[in-house]
Amino acid sequence: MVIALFGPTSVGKTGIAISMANLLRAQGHDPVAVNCDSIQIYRGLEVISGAATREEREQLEHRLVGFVDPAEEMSAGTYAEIAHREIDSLLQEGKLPLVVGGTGLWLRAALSDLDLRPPVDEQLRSAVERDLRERGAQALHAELPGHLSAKVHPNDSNRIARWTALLRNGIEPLTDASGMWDADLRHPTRMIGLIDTKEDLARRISIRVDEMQFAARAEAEALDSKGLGRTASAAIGLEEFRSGDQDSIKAQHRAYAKRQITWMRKIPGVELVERNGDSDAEVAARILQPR
RNA sequence: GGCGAGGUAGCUCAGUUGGUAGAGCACACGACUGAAAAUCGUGGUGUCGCCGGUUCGAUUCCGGCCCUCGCCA
Repeated sequence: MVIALFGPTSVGKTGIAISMANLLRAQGHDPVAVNCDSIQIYRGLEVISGAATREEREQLEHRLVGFVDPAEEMSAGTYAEIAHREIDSLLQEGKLPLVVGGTGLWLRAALSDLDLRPPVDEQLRSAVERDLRERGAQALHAELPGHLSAKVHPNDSNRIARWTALLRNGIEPLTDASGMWDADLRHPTRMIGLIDTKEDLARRISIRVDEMQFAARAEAEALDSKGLGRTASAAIGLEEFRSGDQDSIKAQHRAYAKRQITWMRKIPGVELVERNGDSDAEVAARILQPR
């Protein structure tokens, strides 16, 4: 049995997971959190990404947090392998994995066997990126074979780049994402989706960004931005915490939260749980009460 | 007080040689298969500072007023 805890940024996933862990222990379980957030994996980005703090980790062991050098690149595929190993070994030890995080694709990657295409050769990929910069997404889009170009928007630069790189590597891209939304998971899983009202979530985001601003700024300044890999450098706020543009960070988090909510509503079998302004302990109790 | 610049979407601004307006961001909804805190799609934003004048018609031209910023006193 696996429990997955998903929801938009700032909704309180970590705190609720800790409260759930306390209740689960009382029931004789041995819960361990497994992170599925694509930024919290990086060392030195824990504050900016809102990863579980040392105190929080003392209350609940968290795996796959802050364990990757931010100069390294990570991918959903690599993460999936690591997460599968982690979850499988926890289950083998008789523990209860709590998969917690806000990256929808990575949650799916942790829990299912995604039919991912392989990574492409590094040099080939950077050649495609150069093409993209010099000639634009539309030019590359125009070069895709018809059955593919119809499946991706001419402005969708990332997808066009990936498909182009795959084709140049002799691999047919996967255009049908329906497998993402079926119910096939590797283990029996209780899927919890946390929701909050728009206003409360915006308030939580605002408070959280303000609270982290000084530590986050120090963290951003400590990172050698030139040494940041392309995946870690996608973290919201790296630039803005330095310049002090809190409003921009909050707006980006609100937009991100919206994308997460859109994703969450589509997850098959998800049990949506409202915060309703309750404490972490109250929400945790509601999730775990006998049904 | 004088001179100058400006007041247009929630914000920053573009524009209309006179026919009641448009970008980015924000906001709402959605897509998503090895970059996913990424990338992308769709949508509406509105007394065009106020009051008059000219005109078939003024956000646009003219006059007055109010406000903001800068320089000078």
